[in-house]
Amino acid sequence: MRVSRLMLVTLRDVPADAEIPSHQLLVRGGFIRRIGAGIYAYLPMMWRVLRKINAIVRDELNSLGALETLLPQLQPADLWERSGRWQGYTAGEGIMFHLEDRQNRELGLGPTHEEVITELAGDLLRSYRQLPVTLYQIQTKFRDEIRPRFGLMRGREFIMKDAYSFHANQDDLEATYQAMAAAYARIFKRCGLEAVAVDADSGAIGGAASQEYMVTAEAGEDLILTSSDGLYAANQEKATSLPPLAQPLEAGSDRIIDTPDQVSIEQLCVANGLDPTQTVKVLVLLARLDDGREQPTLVSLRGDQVLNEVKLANAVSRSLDATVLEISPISEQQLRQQGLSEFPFGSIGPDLSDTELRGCRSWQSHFLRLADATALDLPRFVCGANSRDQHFWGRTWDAIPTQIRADLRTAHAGEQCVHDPSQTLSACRGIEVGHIFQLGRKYSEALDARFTNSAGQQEALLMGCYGIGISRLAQAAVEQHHDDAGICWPVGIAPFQVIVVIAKMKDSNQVALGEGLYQSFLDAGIDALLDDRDERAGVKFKDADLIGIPWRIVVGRDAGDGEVEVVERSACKSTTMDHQEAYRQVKESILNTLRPEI
RNA sequence: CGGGGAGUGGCGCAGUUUGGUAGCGCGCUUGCUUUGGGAGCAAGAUGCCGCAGGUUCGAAUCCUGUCUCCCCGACCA
Repeated sequence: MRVSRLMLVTLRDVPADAEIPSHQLLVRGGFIRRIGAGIYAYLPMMWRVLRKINAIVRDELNSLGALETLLPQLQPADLWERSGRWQGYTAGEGIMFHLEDRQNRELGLGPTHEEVITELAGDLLRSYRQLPVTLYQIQTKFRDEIRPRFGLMRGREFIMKDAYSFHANQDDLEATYQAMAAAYARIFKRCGLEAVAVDADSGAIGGAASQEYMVTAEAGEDLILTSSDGLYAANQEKATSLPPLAQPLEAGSDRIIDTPDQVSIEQLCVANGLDPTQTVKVLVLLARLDDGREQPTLVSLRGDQVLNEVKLANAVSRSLDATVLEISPISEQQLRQQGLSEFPFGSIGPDLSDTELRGCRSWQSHFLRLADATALDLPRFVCGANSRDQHFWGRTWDAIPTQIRADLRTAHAGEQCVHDPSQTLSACRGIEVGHIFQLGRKYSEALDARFTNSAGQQEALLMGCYGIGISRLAQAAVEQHHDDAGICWPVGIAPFQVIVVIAKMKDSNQVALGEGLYQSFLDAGIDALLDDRDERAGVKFKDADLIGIPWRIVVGRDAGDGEVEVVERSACKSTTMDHQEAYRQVKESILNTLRPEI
């Protein structure tokens, strides 16, 4: 491709709405343009990058025997009602774009495809003899994100590869899951990405085992905790660690103490010479569930610990056998709306009585009581006395209503690892580009997708699902590979692998040599770009740096002697050599990088 | 959803306080000079100042409404 014909429009100024480097560079380099909030056009060079990524993904998945397919984006609501996700995805999170057609039928724009694929599988897969099967598609997904941002990183319309596997037994599911994990590792490597697999929460998709693939980068939206020995890595949403040891509460008479204006753990500890680990704090929250219930919830944590909302939502969902749509602190205004009197906020203990809820309008009339192990393991502690400005010193769990024990605390960097206490956790940020799940029978049971097993019995299909954010991956690659001058595309996904820059178009020697080199690369099957614009050399160099083509060959002053300059973009390393040698070296390097693992 | 900010040529911005009919840099067009790291000079083109109402002799500017976009938050009593 000739740059003069490429519709290359580069920007010198940083676009005002772009915050992070990858977003700025993709816009400046003429890769993407914003059409609306979270909606982007992929310009021709970007589309080349995306197609390269797609090709790698297809290659690896096809080699596993997965079958490519294409499913509808417009999906009937009743399919989602049967899986129980319509409420959660529309009214709850509101993440699904939905609409009514002219017959007043409700439809959703697919944010994911479990429902459709499970329906199909139930129809088509009737016998264990057909299993296992893995289907995948690469397609645009729609999600009405609460807050789209960072360009392609969190868009409302984005390209995703999603795969679904179907199995007759758990061993088979695990085998495919492992094979998929291995394929993912190869995909990210071939895309030139530094990615780490971490234990993850399975979130709204549901299911058991799940791992996320994170591209490490400063701008990442997720916090990852890893052990120094490399044996443990998890998203902070899911991570576990050993909590610091608690200080024993010195023996002494149990009593009520006055604690005026001591409404936070910090104030309480400062005023009474306590360590936070000697206290229990109680959060009063309201959980809204997908079956319409509004469940008042008391959560007890050791005073020094921080609530992990994801763990909490999962624990509440498990305890009540319904999906949590939202959990938030109860406000005084909400209490008034329920016709309840004020709670003793700041002095609440785990034994706050259910009578406090008597006569409420729409809430459940009893508390769901959950406690983190750090709190339950304290033999004696200080907590609120359920009476304003008073705390209980030397409380024990004996006289307190039964608590549901759960891991509810947030793990932090610096804490000891569960698998090996001599290791500590450290933190880094990451961009989630892939996620694999063992779904189990969640969707197949809901949608009645059954097969006949070898014993002649009807059984729900076991499922796995596996996603890669293609467009997000492309931007993550830029986030991981750029410098002050622009993008440094990894060779595997670069829109072009080499750019031949003719420094001065009026010099016929340069033009002839440049054209020859360009043609040679094309003949070798390499994606080459020829900068044939009648621009000053400086402009061409700046543009080449910005758009990040991995190899650049400058045909300039020494063209008369057959000498050219070879520049490796990522290393900013420049060498002058004979043009034939330059061609040979660059070609070899590109072809070797594209087939690394052999 | 709550809070903040912004909509002026393709991009980045000034002008709005104090109303008088629109400007700068980059980009674009033409010409000359330049020619290895975003050139110089000269001459041009490009605006329903987000949209709709209102006030006024007169509105980018004041008032009302509305739409859109960006940022922060969604929270530990």
